[in-house]
This record gives sequence, structure tokens and C-alpha cells, in this order.
Amino acid sequence: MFAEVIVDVAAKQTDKTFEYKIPSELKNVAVGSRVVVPFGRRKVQGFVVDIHAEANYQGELKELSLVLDDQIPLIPELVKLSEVLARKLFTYRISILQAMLPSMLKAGYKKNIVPLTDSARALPIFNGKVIDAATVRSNADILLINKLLATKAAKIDYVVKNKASHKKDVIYSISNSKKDYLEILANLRTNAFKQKILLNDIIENYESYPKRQQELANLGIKSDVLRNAVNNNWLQKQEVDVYRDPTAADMIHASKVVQLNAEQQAALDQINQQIVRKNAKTFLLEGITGSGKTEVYLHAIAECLKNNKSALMLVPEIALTPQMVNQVKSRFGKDVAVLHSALSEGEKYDEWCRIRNQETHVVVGARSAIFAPLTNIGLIIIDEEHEASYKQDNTPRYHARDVAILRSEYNHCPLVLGSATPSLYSRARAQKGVYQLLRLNNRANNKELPKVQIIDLKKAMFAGTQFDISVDMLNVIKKTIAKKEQVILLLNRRGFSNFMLCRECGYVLQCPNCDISLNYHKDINQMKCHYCGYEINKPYVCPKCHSKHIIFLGSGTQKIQEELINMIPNVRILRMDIDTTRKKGSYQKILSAFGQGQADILLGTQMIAKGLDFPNVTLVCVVNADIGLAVSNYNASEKTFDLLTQVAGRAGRADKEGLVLIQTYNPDHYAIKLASVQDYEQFYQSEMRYRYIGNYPPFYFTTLVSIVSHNEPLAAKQAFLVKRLLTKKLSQATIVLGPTPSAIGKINNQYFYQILVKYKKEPYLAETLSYIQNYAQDIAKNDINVYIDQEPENIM
DNA sequence: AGCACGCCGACT
DNA sequence: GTCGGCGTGCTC
Ligand SMILES: [Zn+2]
Ligand SMILES: [Zn+2]
Repeated sequence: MFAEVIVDVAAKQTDKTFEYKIPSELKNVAVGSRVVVPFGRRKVQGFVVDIHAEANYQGELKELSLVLDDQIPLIPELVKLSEVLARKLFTYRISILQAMLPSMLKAGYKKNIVPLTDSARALPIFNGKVIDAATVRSNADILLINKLLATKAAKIDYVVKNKASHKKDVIYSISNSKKDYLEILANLRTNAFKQKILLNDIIENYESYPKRQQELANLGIKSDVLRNAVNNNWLQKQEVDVYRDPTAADMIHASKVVQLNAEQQAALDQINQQIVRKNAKTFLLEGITGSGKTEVYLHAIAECLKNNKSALMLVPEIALTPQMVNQVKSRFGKDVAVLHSALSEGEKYDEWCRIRNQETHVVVGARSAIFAPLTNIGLIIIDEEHEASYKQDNTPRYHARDVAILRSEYNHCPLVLGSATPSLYSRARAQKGVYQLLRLNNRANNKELPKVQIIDLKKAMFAGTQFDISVDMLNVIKKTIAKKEQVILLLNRRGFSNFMLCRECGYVLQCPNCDISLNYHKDINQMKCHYCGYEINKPYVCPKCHSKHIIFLGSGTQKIQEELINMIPNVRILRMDIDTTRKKGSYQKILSAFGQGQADILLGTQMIAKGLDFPNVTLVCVVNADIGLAVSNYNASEKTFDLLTQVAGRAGRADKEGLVLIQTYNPDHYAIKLASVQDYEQFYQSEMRYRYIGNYPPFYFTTLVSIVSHNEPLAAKQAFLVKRLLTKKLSQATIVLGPTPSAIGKINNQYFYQILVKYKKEPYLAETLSYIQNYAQDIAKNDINVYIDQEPENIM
């Protein structure tokens, strides 16, 4: 038998299958197996994507070296999907396969240098042992090793390291009868206290064996006693795999099923019908904040399980809170797996294994969970489908929604896209009938909508010395805190955080590799580049003029925090932005501290718009609703509307009236006006008009072509050639914009030139783009790369 | 991506 | 004569 293998070498030239002979001693080789194969001089990891009886390749065939897992990691659906996605996204198939699997299944590579002769072994560098090639650093050593290799006194061993391992627990089981143990106990020496404890436990808790080593240790039985017990055949020692379960300790109470209202029930009926009929239909569930979308999801999942099918639910990373997870687990218990970036690598791998071994049938997770190895899927849900985080912002640049559609087609199951503020893309598709629109117009528990007040900053008086918080806003904040109620304060700004400025010469500390300033990271006391990862120690004098008068400009939230502390005596503030949430789990920590009333104000960037509902929050303040609008991105209005609608939903509960204050310089802008009355449908109408006039999505599809080189003139020249090619090959109606140099000049010493293609129908686009990628490879050989991003999030 | 091979200039 | 720099080509 012969296997077609995709090798773990991400390059254009190796982006194809390589054929290998399957040696008869390798059992369990199947489509989807993770294997080690010889590849040229070295060994690499690979994935079997096809198996056939006859050899296709004309030349000499090598054999597969090794199969790496007991359970075949890739299900056939994903093997097939990887091919489709690689083609659609213009990336290497191996990159897609890696993205589909937990990072634990990524190979590590090592080169060992093995001495072959006695004289070589005797050299101090070997000291009789094999050494790692990476440890050979000095010129003298490199020279020596090269000599040895040339004279065959040493050789290089290429090793593929498999990280995947299960946590092992040691358990002790019993094989004698209770009577036997009583006899053993009777014959023990009088001073064998620990052995007596052990035997008494065996006799008293006979049924609860086998026991884990830890449990026995808790009784005071140490390993020496256990070793003795094993030697005497009282106990048998075994190693078993256990799953690292981060939530094992949490007691989750079964919750009772909530009765749906008529509107929810009607939506559910539509979804259930398609689950039963096994129809790959896409629904857009448009439900205002508080309309109970989650309940509909949970009911649909229950229907799915009832039909012996599994269900996949995606939630934005930031909304994947313990509360959210518990809500699902309380309904479906152990049948739920959670794939979450806050888990450790091992925990992620174990959750993934539980899914792969079909031990759970409900998967909840963020973007990458769309590749969960679930079989027999009966329903896919994407909650808050408008969230930009569903699009991965590095290669492979897939959108979870697009992948979901492919998986729903493969599994013949419905897909539910849910949102209070659907993306215009999805809403427009629902309009055209491509998706079926389901609407929830009522708040499920009849909560009042909060009152929204817009503060016109053109006329407002500012409190304090900074021009950010108006007197009106400050007064309401003070009043709310005085009533012992809580406030959420949102700064609508991407985290421009701490950079170094010299007060003497005005120098801003920049990354040497990128045209962008370095950020100060308090936790590691270093300056770091967000684009290339470059790091240096925090300077104490200006690197340019050596003046000591350097300052580290705080983030916007930090400034406001300081101001509020000045203006409101004894105020307690929790700040939440990229600076305070960099550490794992800190995001949750801040939220729960605020929930427990440890602060009066939760101050933060966009990330506070999601997550928990705080019953004691009666005031939500948006400091600046305009920053989002000012960004010259075609979807700035949509993003602002989404954000405002979402935060407005945070204020007020059934018993206390909520108030939302929005400060803006554009009080008449439709995004702000309509968000204040939570009128999504009207916003949709207005925004569609704007998009139509501007030739923007969803009236056009977009593709961003980036031409990248270390050599700026080369990048520019090639970009113009690409543009000419595109204009020539694509149809008249298609708009080709650019090339323009990217906003940040260079990133990691590479220059980016971008071309935007807008099209309605372009049958030759894929062909043309792949032609361009090949052409770039041929013409400029080394230093030109062409990256393609379908439906980019940020365009001009 | 690595890794080797080969060609050429520079240096014992 | 040999070391090492880089351009070129291949990996089943
Ligand atoms: Zn200076
Ligand atoms: Zn950088």
C-alpha cells in the first residue's frame, strides 16, 4: 500500500503530496494519520491524506518511518476540508492542517551529532555521548564537527520530537479477596503501622479500589509502603491516562430547562425542523440584547443530542467566560468539551482528545474550535456572528463563518448565526434569502431597555484638566457611586499604550525593524514591539540625546484613571485594557472582582463591552463614541454601532433603572443615534445605502493582495506589475485599487504594498491570484512574497 | 523550509 | 590548493 503525505514544510515548492510506501509492520496507517517520513536528508512530520494500492510515483519510493498517534488525529472530513481551504485561502495545505490541530501535535525538530569512531567519542565535545547540534556554537567547534562529518567520524541524526503525551496517574488495584487481606493484616508485625493503615483501608473501603496514589498518600501511605505492598502482591501498580480537566473541581449543578416564550419557540421550531431533516440550511438569528438567544441555542443542542447527533457552538473568545461555560455544562454535563485559549497546552490537547474519542458530543469554543474533530454534527452555532475575532488575523486567514458553512454542507446540518447586531454581510444575505432570517424582538424577561442620553461634546464643559470627561458625565458618575451602585466606563480606543518620549529632543523610541514605536511592558520592565516581538530593556536616558528627561506616556485608560482619582475622592477603580489583561486569567479576575463589588468603576476599552452582566451596574458611560467613526475604515460605523448597542445592553436590570451616557462630537451621526434606541434594522438600512454609494462590501467582495519585500523599490515595482496584471486579466466591472504602501511603513524589516480587488463576480479570480503567486516566485525568486487575504477586516 | 551541490573569489 | 560565500535546485 502507498500513502500520499503532506509534509510539515511550509513552502510553495513542497505544497503538494509526497508518496511513500507503507511498510507492512506499520499497522493503523489511515487517511488522517500523523506520521514521520524521510524527506531528503532529514526526517519530518507529515499527514496521510490518501492511501492507494498502486504506486503512482515513477521514481524510487521511501517508506513511512513511524505512526505517531494511537487515535488517528484527522477525521476524513477535515482532511478533505484542508484541501478546499488551502485553495480558497491561497495558503499551504500544511498550514491549514496545523491550524486544525492542537499545538501539542506540532512536531519539534532536533539534530543530533553522533560520534562514530572511538577517537571521536573520546573527544571532550562528545564525552562519549550524542550531542544536540544546536549546542555547537563556537567557530572552533563548528570547524571540528565539520571535519568529523567529512571524515565519517560522526554523523547527523535527524529527530522528530513528538510532544503529545497524556498525563499519567498511578493507580493501585487489588486482586485478593477481603478474607485474604484480613489474614495478611493479622500476620503483620506489631510495629508495621503504615502497612496496617493500608490494609485497614483496603478492608474497609474494598469497593472503592483501585485508588490513585494521591488518595493513598493522603492517608499517610508513602511510596515505600506501596512498593512493599506491590512486591508482596497485595496491590498491583498501573499507569493510566487521565484527562487534564480544568473544571473538574467546579461543582456544576444541573439547571432546569427554561420555558421559551412564543417567539423563541417559533425560532427553535424552524431550527429543529432542519436538524431532523438533515438540511444544510443557514439561519440568521437576529435577537435584540436580552431576547434569550442562548436559550434557543441550548434547546436546539438538546434536540440535536436527542437525534444522536453532536453539536458545535462558537462563542467569541472574550465571551467564553466560566459563566457561559457553566450555562452549557449545567445543561449537558460531561457531554461538553470546551476549547479555550486560556487552557494550557495540555488541557487543550486533552479536551481535544475527548472530542476525538467521541466521549463528548457538545463542543463550545472560540474561533479555532470550528475545526473540532466532531463527527456526525447535527448543528453548528456561531454566537455574536458579527465579531471580527472570528476572522483569524494571521495565516491561515480563515473566517470561522465560512468554515462553518463548509462543515454544515458536509454534515448536512443547519448552521445558526446569532447576533443582536448581525454583520451587514450576513444580514444582506438573509435579505436575499441565502440565509433564513429568524427574529427575536422582545426582551425575554421583560427587562426595561436602559435610557440613553447623548452628550454633545461640542457644547459640553469638561471636568478636570484633560478634555475627556464632561461635567455632566462626572456628576452622574458621582451620584451613582453615592447610591452604592456601580459604573462601567468605556474608552472606545484601541490600546495605544505606553511609549517612550524624550522631553528634551522629542525622540520616540522606535523598533529598529518596524516603523512603529516600542511599547513599555510593565510586567517585564521592557520595551517591546507588537509586530515583530523585538525587546530591549527599559531605557533610563534618551538613546538619542542622552537626556534623563524621558517619560513613558500612559495609555488612555491609565490617564482617565488618574483623572477620576483626582476628581472623585476615595473612588475605587478597576482598569481593564491590554496592559492589565496580558497575563492569563487576569481578565476573569478583574471581572469577578468587579462583580463582587470590589470597585465602584470598571474602566476599560472595548473588551469590557462583553462578558458578565453585573446586576449592580446602573450607569454605563462611553467617553468617546467618535474614535471608531474617525478611523477611515469603511466599516467604522458598523463597529461603532455594534459596540454602543452592546454596552447599552449592560446597564440596568429589572429592579433598577439603567442609564447610558454617550459622549460624542457627532451627536447626529446615524450610528450613534440608532444605537441609542437599539434600532438595528434602521441602522442596517442606512448603512447599506452608504455602502452602496461607496462601492463597499457587502455590495462587493474584497480581496487584499500584499506584495512584500525587504527591498522597498522592489516591492513597489512588483506591486505595479501585479496591478497591471490584475487589471488586464479581470473583468471590466471589477475595481482594482492601489498599490499603496501600508500605513506602517516597514514591519519586521519588510515593506508591504497593498492592492485591493473589489468584485461582484469574478470567475477567474482564483486562477489569476494563484498565477500571480507563482509569477512572484519565478520572477523575483527570493525577496518577494505575495500574501492574499480574502475579505480583509481592515481596508481603506 | 532545509540541505547539498557547485561555482567563484580570497586567503593560507 | 582549500575555505566559505551565495545562487540554484530538490525533497516521494
Ligand atoms: Zn532625547
Ligand atoms: Zn518590530
